[in-house]
Amino acid sequence: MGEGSWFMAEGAPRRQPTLDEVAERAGVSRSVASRALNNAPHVSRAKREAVERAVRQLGYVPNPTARALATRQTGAAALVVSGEDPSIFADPFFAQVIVGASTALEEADLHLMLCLAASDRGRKRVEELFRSKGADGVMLMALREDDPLAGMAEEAEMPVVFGGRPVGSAPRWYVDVDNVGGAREATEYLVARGRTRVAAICGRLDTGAGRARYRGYRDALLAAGLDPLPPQEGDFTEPSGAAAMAALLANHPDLDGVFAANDNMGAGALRTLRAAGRAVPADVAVVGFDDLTVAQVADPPLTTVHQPITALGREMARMLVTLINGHDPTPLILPTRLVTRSSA
Amino acid sequence: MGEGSWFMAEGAPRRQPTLDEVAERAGVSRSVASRALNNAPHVSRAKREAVERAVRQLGYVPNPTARALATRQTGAAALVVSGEDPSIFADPFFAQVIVGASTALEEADLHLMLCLAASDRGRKRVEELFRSKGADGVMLMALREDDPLAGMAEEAEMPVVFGGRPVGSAPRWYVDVDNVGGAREATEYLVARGRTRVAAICGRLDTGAGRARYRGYRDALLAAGLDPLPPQEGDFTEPSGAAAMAALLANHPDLDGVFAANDNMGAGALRTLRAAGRAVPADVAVVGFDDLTVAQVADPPLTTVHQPITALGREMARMLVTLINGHDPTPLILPTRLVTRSSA
DNA sequence: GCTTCCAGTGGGAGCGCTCCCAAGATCAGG
DNA sequence: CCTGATCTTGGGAGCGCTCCCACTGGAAGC
Repeated sequence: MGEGSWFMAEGAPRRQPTLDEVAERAGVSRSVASRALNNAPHVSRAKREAVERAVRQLGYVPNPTARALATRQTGAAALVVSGEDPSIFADPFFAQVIVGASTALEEADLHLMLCLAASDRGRKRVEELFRSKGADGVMLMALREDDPLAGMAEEAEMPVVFGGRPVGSAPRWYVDVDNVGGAREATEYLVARGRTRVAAICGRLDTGAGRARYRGYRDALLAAGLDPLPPQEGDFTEPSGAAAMAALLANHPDLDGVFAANDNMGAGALRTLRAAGRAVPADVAVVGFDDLTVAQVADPPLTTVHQPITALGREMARMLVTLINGHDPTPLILPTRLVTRSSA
Repeated sequence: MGEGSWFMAEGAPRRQPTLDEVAERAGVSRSVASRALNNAPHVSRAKREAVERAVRQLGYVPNPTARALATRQTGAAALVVSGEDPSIFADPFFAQVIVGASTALEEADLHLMLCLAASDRGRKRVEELFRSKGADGVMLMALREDDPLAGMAEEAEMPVVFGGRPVGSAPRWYVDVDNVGGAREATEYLVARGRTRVAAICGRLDTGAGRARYRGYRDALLAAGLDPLPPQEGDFTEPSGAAAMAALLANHPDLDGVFAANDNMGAGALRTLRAAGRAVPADVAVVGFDDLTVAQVADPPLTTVHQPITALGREMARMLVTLINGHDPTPLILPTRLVTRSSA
């Protein structure tokens, strides 16, 4: 039970000092104090110092909410991750994006709000965020085809940066990874190693990344004069990769190469292959995508397409900051790079 | 280049409607409109409906900043993750905590602010957050011994909930996992399987979890009349686990069991063991902690101590909400449970 | 019939800050 | 010594909302 309010304050209820009190103590007007604080011009050296002294003595900290109301800037940027259930966020991919975004926002002195738009409730809150301008800008990730978030972003009179390009919409500002190129390179590598019956475990084809990676795989095989197999769809998780591999093995027992659209599914494929007694890479070569920890830990370590995930987050945040500052940045596509380990 | 300001608005510069405009349109006073909006009592049915109609017609959305200023509540809770470099956050553990916290905060209609207090800059911002009451409450995680954040939390006149108990301080409100019990159970299991020379790859001993898990290991061995080995310290990452395992193998070539303080290190140990030609579990049995994806994917799949990570996040958030509402919740310790796979 | 009560209402004073603007101070040039 | 330009200064009007309070009128109680 609460014995009182917050929380049995020992001393006086001690309200935070306000700018007025600072001004009074420094013997200046509130305007001058404000200018001194934001080190704006038109403040004499003497008064500036007086204000600084008063701030120190009073332990004054500006109230961000009041500032936000007056400036009409919240001082926060939101990162919203779409997805029909929150577990999508468990993918370590997002953690790395966050690290990058967080660092960049820190430089611009913006806070990071994280919104998982998984439930209906979550989506509703994101809509409210957009409509009420509850943040200075928004970064949008993991949108699926016909994702309602796309429409909200469209209508919102607010800076919005996309992470990846969702299928079915062409955002004006985005940063993406060269998914097609990466997948193509991975597949070409498989072909170069003499594989001729190469299958794909692709991610959800209603995501931009899923589709682009499948296209890269397909392009590479066609260019090499080989027949692409129909895509075996997973959902980017390890179990789905294992299941897809099992299906593939059943339908195409003679395959000798697999391109998995991410490392989780690649690891799942490895597990199934191991259980099926197929040697990797001797019988079947496997390449993944992402280069997360799981690729290094897998047995055998997974050859994979490295993508600069932290940079993705950082560049999204930087682009957003540019936008917030009223400029018009150009979209960005980050390069990928094949990392060869022992699975192919 | 910015052609104008935000962003070449097609129509009129269209300011957001305010509550006053809603009130005027509905033919009521601002007070009544406000009450209707927050469905407070003392509003006649007719006026309430008039307000709702006006809201709909105008597309009114309340301004959260203004509300925050008036109510002195920000409507946001912060999750602060300490650590000397941001990569600590790449651990999928945190992603799951976030999922849990996010869901619980959503229920209370609070936003989630994420602060990685890795750099000095980051820590400074957290301090400012505390001092300026930039959030209604804070959840603190991954604190190390003598972590400056502990002091800030102490002084802050703000609800603070700890995730785990940092060594060297006894927070009043926390939710933790039964680390000692889990580690004890894991070690007992090893002993029950006939292992007599059991080593520990422990996490950083300046963290609460690292220390508690080592203690559980030690207790179990002592209780069984066996000698604990001196702790081989890692930093919760896969490579550190691999290195620790190598060191262990060099110093105690005859060991037959390993308790790793988390799955990442367990996976690293597995890798080293495999490279050294030791069969798992035949020669050396390995148990991990966490039950993350990596435990399932590892080869062989890792026997590990499951901890309810999402629940941890959720309970932290709930406890924080309770605190914000002026009540005094009791600390919580969540149970763990051994999950046996094939590594032990 | 007269208090008493209370649902319903609107006025107005904040919340703590920014920023425009008018007015005073300072200083140079003529 | 005066004019005008430049630097300083503080007053005051917001930003958009909540909430206290004083006021009304009709229902209830005696």
